[in-house]
Amino acid sequence: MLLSKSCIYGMRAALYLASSSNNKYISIKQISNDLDISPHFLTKILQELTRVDLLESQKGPTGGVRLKRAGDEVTLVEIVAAIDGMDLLTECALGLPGCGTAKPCPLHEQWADTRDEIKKMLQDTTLSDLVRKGKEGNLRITADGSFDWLPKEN
Amino acid sequence: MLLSKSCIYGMRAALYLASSSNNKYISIKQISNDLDISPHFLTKILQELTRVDLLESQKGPTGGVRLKRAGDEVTLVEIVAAIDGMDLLTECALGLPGCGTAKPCPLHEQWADTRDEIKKMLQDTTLSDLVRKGKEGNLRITADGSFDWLPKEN
DNA sequence: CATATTTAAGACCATCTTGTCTTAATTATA
DNA sequence: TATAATTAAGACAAGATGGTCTTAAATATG
Ligand code: FES
Ligand code: FES
Repeated sequence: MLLSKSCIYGMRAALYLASSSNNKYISIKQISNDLDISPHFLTKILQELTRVDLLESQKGPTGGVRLKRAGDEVTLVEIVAAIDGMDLLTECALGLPGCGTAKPCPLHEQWADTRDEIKKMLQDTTLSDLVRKGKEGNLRITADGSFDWLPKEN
Repeated sequence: MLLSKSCIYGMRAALYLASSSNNKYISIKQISNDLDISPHFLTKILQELTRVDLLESQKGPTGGVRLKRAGDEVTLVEIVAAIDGMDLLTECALGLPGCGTAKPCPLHEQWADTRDEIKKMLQDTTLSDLVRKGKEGNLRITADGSFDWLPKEN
């Protein structure tokens, strides 16, 4: 798998938050309900994103989480880096230590190119890009397509 | 991680076998020694490659494993498919079921492109390609670079 | 035929990821 | 201030992956 489940959940939650026009706090419970993700598990993941300042949180009633920066300034690679780390984008495809330094492996040339494509894709895509696309095409971020990109004004 | 450890080990062993000019049986013990991989674990992996007819094996003294087809006719994607399956090359980046069919996810466009790059790379690269490159550049397929692409004529 | 060597098969354990649960700390609101 | 709602923190369980070990089956060789 390219990305861990934690990372995928984190991305989907970030998209959810970026789709909220007014940047109010939204409870993790609501997110987990709407995206059909285990609430406790999602809490742990979003705590990590809060720790690295991608989100900010508030406790208590009316509390929740929200993006700390505008959605068009957050790229996917930041979420991947926060949760899965940069290993995918730096390591040897054959698992050998120190990709690129000194002797590379025979796959290095091909993999370095491919890896750059992945990296570029993650670096060039912002949350807002995906939200825009999602709203226009009514695309899904849940298994059953239940999430409908409603502007959340509550 | 892009590929599982099993898959990486299988690839490195396949490269090892493809580097042997005369296509004699080579014992898994020797491979595991030269590539510094746990012999029992490697045995299990190579059994899988034998099961799908990428390798053939013989028991007993002078036995071992060897490529069933010529190295220039075996592409990396076959090894990946045999060990990790095709999930990486068919599934949704956000983990949603049925990528591409019906409603895609917002990442689909970008991911489908990137995924095709990975697929193309794996499909276009043969074991012989990598062996040639490895021999020319004296590249490594072990952590410490101890494997030296000697023609094995024993 | 007896023996040693090798792969085949599968039980078993360790480690990592995923997911659940409990408790504590914080905070809006009546 | 008391209460309820919420995030924070971390223990714990379940499942997947990685890795070890034992036994069986096959086979070359003396
Ligand atoms: S050294 Fe193997 S991919 Fe760079
Ligand atoms: S539907 Fe998500 S990547 Fe294709």
